[in-house]
Order: sequence, then structure tokens, then C-alpha cells
Amino acid sequence: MFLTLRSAVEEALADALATLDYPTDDLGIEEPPEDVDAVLASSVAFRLASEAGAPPPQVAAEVADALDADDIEYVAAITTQGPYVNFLPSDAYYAGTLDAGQADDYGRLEDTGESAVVEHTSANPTGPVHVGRARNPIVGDAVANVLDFAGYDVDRHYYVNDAGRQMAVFTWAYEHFDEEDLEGEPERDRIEYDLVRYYRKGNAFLEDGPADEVEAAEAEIQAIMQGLEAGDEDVHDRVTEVVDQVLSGMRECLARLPAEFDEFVKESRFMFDGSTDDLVARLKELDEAVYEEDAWQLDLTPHGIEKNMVFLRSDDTSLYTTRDLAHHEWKFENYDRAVTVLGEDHKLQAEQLQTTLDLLGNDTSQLENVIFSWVNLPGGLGMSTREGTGVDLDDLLDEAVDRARQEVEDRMEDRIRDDDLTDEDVDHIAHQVGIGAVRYDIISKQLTKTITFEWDRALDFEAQSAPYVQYVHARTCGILDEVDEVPAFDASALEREEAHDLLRTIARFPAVVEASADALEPHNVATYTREFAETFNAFYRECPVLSEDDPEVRAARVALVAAARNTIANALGLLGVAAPDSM
RNA sequence: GGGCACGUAGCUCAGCCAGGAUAGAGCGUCGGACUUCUAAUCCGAUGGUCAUGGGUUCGAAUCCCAUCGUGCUCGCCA
Repeated sequence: MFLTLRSAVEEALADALATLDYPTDDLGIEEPPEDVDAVLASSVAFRLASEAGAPPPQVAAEVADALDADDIEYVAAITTQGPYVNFLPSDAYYAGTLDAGQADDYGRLEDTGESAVVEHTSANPTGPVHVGRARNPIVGDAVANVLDFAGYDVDRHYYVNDAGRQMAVFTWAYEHFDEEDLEGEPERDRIEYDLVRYYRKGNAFLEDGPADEVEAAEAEIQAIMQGLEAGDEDVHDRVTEVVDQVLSGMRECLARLPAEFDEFVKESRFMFDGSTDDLVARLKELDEAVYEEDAWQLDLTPHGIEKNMVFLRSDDTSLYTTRDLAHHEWKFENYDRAVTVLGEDHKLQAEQLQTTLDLLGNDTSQLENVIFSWVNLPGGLGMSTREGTGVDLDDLLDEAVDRARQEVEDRMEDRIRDDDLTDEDVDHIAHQVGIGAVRYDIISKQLTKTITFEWDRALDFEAQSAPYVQYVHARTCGILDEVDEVPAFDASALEREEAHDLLRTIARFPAVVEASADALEPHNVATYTREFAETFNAFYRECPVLSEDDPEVRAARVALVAAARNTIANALGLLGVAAPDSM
């Protein structure tokens, strides 16, 4: 409804301004503050004042006179308030919203007919997923959800680095060291916790080991990389043995969020199918290609990038970025839109990638990057797999679920809702709430802001958290549980201001989806859920549903609660936060 | 040092990209509301030179420039 109303207002206002001989390039459409009854307003009078030679309020009146509410869909009246022209919603606006909200998939936009691939996480398979890395799957999953809901045919990809130096080091360490060489026990009984010890041991050895042994190790690592480059299946199998094991453990961890993928795309695939070689040949032909210090590079200074991009090492092996170019051309062939979610430490590389893809003749408007800032530990500490610093995501999720379970159990005694929870229910709710809280905490912040991870804050179940919003969903379910089905209703029976406020908030949801998909910013869905929860709670306080005596009012309120449930369930779904039926 | 971000209440954050109606929340502190559709809730009070200084504008938290502080980055790593 909101989207329809907005375009209707835009069109009508542009027509009116044209009729009055005013410019129509800036309509000044905005959403007024809460205490104003209008759904939309225009501040265009400010801009026209000097041209009109009249004060803004007078111009606003003139503009309002030139408009006819009857001609604008979903607008009941046009008023002025000082310099503002306000557009008030009609009964049909409320009625239409209440009807639309009955659909389970309320908020889903029409199919765009376009496909999109969202690549996210893509962490090197070196060890357990830590909290610093967790922003990527959580944001990435939400971005994919939003695009899907906004009408795209979405695939989720994890790009697996199985051909870089890191994996060569890992493979060498895995083959070279024995269990007894390793320090300590695995922190958890899962494969990546076991194997990461080889990786750490290997890196420590390369740093501090005896010179001659380090040299021999480097030769072995070199041989692995050369083997991969040459398409040697045996070498590939050796590396794959490590990669697949570590990755399987990481996938289990990510599945807890949950973050699932349609495809794990291995970069070695672009070496073995010849596309990397082909790409290198084409890169050499570019005007920007230079051969310096025995390595092939691209001089991108004409394109505003100071740093040269090496695409072929002096030993003739390719680099991550080289293979990533081939990877992206593959994406372009298969998808209309390619979105990559990555940390700010990869920003320069992403710019090089995009510029180079452009030079190679690709349409890089297909490519969009979602870049997020760091997650730090208090005291400015970073998180590193190699050094073993950082908080494991598994530990965070365990703690979150434990604390949530404690909360549920603490509340069991003075529960009023009579839906006898079993132990299984309690466990289920604890998972929904605990993991939801972690996701929400991370997703509700702007991507550009650095996050400092603090246990207590991430697991605060008070307001502005997932449980606060989830509780609203549980409340809607609590009410709807008491009715068999939504009765026939008439929106005009809703007379309370709180009901209208809630309907207006529900009406905005599709616009939130649209804006979030356009900007690739899931955090504003989180902001919306919070506003929604506040609006719903006001309705809940002031407008009893089940105990309402007037059957028409009761029916309309039941329908409103159903619309609210669909809206908040879908909004939470976009965030990947579970929507509990009871809490 | 160069490039790119970030700096809003004691703390954690919305609002900024598309400049406009008294700058919004939560936590904290203080005071209220459960025989009621679940109090993981709600209501009230408290609290802000929107880092600083300029500029553009009728109007700047929002756009531009400079300064300060913080983070990321500047590998034949990824």
C-alpha cells in the first residue's frame, strides 16, 4: 500500500507543480514525524518560496489547492501545516493493508525475473570460525534473504580458497607433523578444531624452525603450489583431503547460525578448467600489463589505484586475485547480479578486481560489494586463526543458548500463558532466542561501524535485542492460538489510534524490503523490527483483542494481529532470526 | 606518510547516501504498572557544544573543505 501511495503522491505532486509552472525536479517527499497524522509529506514549499515570491506556508497552501485528494489513490485528504503539505491516508489505505497483511508471504515483492548470486563468508578453510569472521555469514545470509524476498532468484555461494599458499602450508603441515608433535588437545571434538593445530604448528615452525628444515619445508610447499598450477591431480587430491575435512567442520558451525549455501565453489576449479590460464593470457595483452621484477603485473595508476596488481608470480604460479577474476567472469555468465560480502580488509583487492574486470571488457555494473568493518575484542585485540586469538563462534553460540535456557527456566514458575512447555520446547526456545540474539546484535549495526565484541552486550536479552522483537511474535501467536481462524473482518471497525499506527507500520514493510534490497543494507530491516515492536506493544497495551465485546471490533483486531504476525515473522525471517510461537 | 572508513546522551546504537516539523531508542539512574490476550512488556523522569573549526543553503547531525582522534589498508598473502 505504501509503495502505491508513494508513487501516486509523487505523480500527483509533479503534475500539480507543473500546472503551477514550478520545477518538478525535487518534490521534497518525506515521511513526517510520528505526531503528524500524514503518511507522507512534502517540504517543496521551502524551495519554491523565492521563485514564487511568497513565504513557504503560502506556497504550501497554493500547492495543496492544486491537488485533489480524490484523484490520488489511498489519500483521503491533503492538509498544510505551516510550510508542509501533508498527505493523509484514506480508509482504503488501512483496509487494503489489513487485507494484504493476511497473506503468509506479506512483504514479498514481485519477481524481478533476475538472478543474483550472493557470495559470502568464503573464509579460508584453516580452522574454526571465530566471532570476527561471523559478521560475514550473518550479514551475507541476511543480504541473500532480502534479495530473495525482493524478487530475485538467489543462489548463495561460498568461494573456497583451496589453491593458495595458505592451503599449501596447511597440506604440508598436515603431512609433515604427527599428532605427538602438536601442542594441546583440540578445543572441541570436531574436525577443524583438531586439524587447525597442524596449521598453527606449521606456521610457527616456518617462523622459528631451523633454517635448513624451513628451507626444505618451503620447497615442499612450493612443489604443492606448482603441482596445483600444473593441474596435477595427485597434488590436488592431497590438498583436497585437508580442505574438505576442515571445511566440513566449519560448515557444521555455520549451519548453527544457520547459514547454508547452495554451492561451495572451489577456486582450483578455475585452474583445472583452463580459465585461469586463459585469463592470464588476456591480462598480458592489456595496455596496463607490465613485466617487472620477473612478475607480470597490472599498473592500475591510470585508474586511480596506486598499487600494482601482480597476476603471475615469477615462478609462473597464479595468485588468488587472478583466479578470482576467472571466478567472477564465471559468475557474470551465470547471474544477472553478483553480490560479494567481504570485510574492509579486502576493500583494496575488491577495487582492483572490479577495475580489472572492467578492463577485460566485463559489465561490472553487475558486481556489487557489501563491505563491513571489523569485529574487535575489548582492549583493541584482533582475532586470528593462525595465532589462535579470538572467540570461537561455537563458544559464543553455546553460551548464548545456555543463557537463553536459563532465562526461559527462570520464567517458568510465573508463566501465565497456559501452553505447558515441554523440555523439548524449552530447548527449542533457548536455541531460537540465544542464536537470534547473536545474529540480531551483529546485524542491527551499520556495516561501516566497527563492532567491539562484548559477551554481556551481545547476549543482553533486554530491549533492542532479538528477544524483544521475538516476544512480539510470540504475543501475536498467543492471541491467535485462542481463535480457530481469522473471522470475516472490516477494517473500518478499527477506530483506535494504536491500531491505525500499527497498520501504517505494517504498510511500510514492503518499502523497507525494497530499500534494503536496493542498498544491500539488512540492518535497516532490524531497525524496522524494533519500531514495529514498539508500535505493536502500544496496540497490545491499549487494544484488547480476545476480551473485546464488540464482535466487529474483535474480528478486525484479530485480523490486525494476524497481519502483524505475518509481518514480523517475515521481517525476522529476513534477518535469519527465528520467530518463536511461545517464549 | 598516501588511500578508505568511523567519531551523535555516562555506555551501546538509530537517523546521514536522496538537507527540512522540538535530534530518536535501549542500557544505566530515579519513580510507577502484573486477580488482565505472557511483565523477555509497558508508562513517566533524568541525560546531547550531533569530535572541532570553517563553508554552501532560507534551513546542516545530514552536503563540501580543513583539523584532531580511532580503525582498516598500502605483500610475487588471502
